[in-house]
Amino acid sequence: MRIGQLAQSVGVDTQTIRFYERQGLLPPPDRQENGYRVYTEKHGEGLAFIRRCRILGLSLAEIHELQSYQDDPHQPCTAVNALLDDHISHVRSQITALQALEKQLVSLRASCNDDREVEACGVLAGISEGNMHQQ
Amino acid sequence: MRIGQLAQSVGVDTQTIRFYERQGLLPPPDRQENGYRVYTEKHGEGLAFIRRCRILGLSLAEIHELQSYQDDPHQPCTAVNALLDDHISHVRSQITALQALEKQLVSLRASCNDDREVEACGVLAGISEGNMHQQ
DNA sequence: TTAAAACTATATAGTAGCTATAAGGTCAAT
DNA sequence: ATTGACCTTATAGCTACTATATAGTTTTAA
Repeated sequence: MRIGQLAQSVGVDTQTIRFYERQGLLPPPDRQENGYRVYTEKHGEGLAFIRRCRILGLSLAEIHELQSYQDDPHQPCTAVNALLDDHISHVRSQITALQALEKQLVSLRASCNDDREVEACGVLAGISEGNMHQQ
Repeated sequence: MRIGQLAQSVGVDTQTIRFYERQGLLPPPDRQENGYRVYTEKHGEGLAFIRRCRILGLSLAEIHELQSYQDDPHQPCTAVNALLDDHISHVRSQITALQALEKQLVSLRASCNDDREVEACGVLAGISEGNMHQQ
C-alpha cells in the first residue's frame, strides 16, 4: 500500500501522513527501490487511531503519550484515564469561558442597532470605553 | 511615553506592541534621535482597544476591519453590528461543538475504570475500535 | 512509443498570535 | 568604567497542518 492509498482510505492528505511520520507519531515505513513508502495494515490502524484522537481534540503530544502506554500493555491504565479526565476538564473550562464570552458579546450587541453612524455605534463605544465585565 | 511604559500601562509585552505595529494595527509612532519609539495618549487608546477586542475573541483581521470603520465615522454602523453578529454565531457554534465533544469524551471515559491493564483499557479500546458517534 | 497525467519524493514557507532568543546600541547611576 | 535597565532589529519557535516548488517515477492513453 502506497501513501496515496493509505491517505484515501483514512481520509487524510498524504502530506499529513508524512508530517505524522516526521513528528514520530507514525513509524517510518519500508521503502520500495524507488524510495516510495510502503504501508501495512498496522500503519492504517495507527493512522486511524491518530485521526480519532484528533477528532476528540487531543493534541499530538497527548496522542504520543497514549501511544507510549500502548507500547507497554501490562501497565495499569490509570494514566490513560487521567489523561482523558484532564482533557475533559480542559474542554469543560473552554465551554465555560465561551459561554461567558457569549454573554458579554450579546450584551455588547444589545447596546446598538443598525440605524446609527459609526461615530455613535454602541458596540464600538462599548469596546472603546472598556465597560467590559470580567470573564 | 516609551514602549516599556506603554506596555506596562496596558499590560502587554513590548514585543506585542511592535508586533501590532508590524501588522498594521498600531500606527508607527515617532522616534527619538536614538531611534526609540515615542507614544502618545492616542496610541494608548488604540492599544487598549485592540486588547479589549482580543479579550472578546476577535481576530486581528476583524480588529483591522473595525479600525477601518472607525476611520470613516459617518458611515452607518451596520457592518460593525454584522461583524459582531458573525462573531457571536461563531462563538455559539464553538460552544455547540465543544458540548458534543464533552458528551463523547464522558461516554468514552465511562467505558473504563482505573483497575485495568492498558491492554484492556476501555478508553483505548473505544478509540481504537472507532465506535465513536458522529459530531 | 511517446507524451501526458497521476503519483511519489524532498525541502521550504505560510497560517494565527504571539513569545523567546540573540546580538547589539543607549542611558543613568555607581 | 561598568553595571543594569532600557531600547533596537532580526530570527526562530509554538500547533497542526496546508501549500508551494522542484524533481523523479509510474501509469495510462493516443
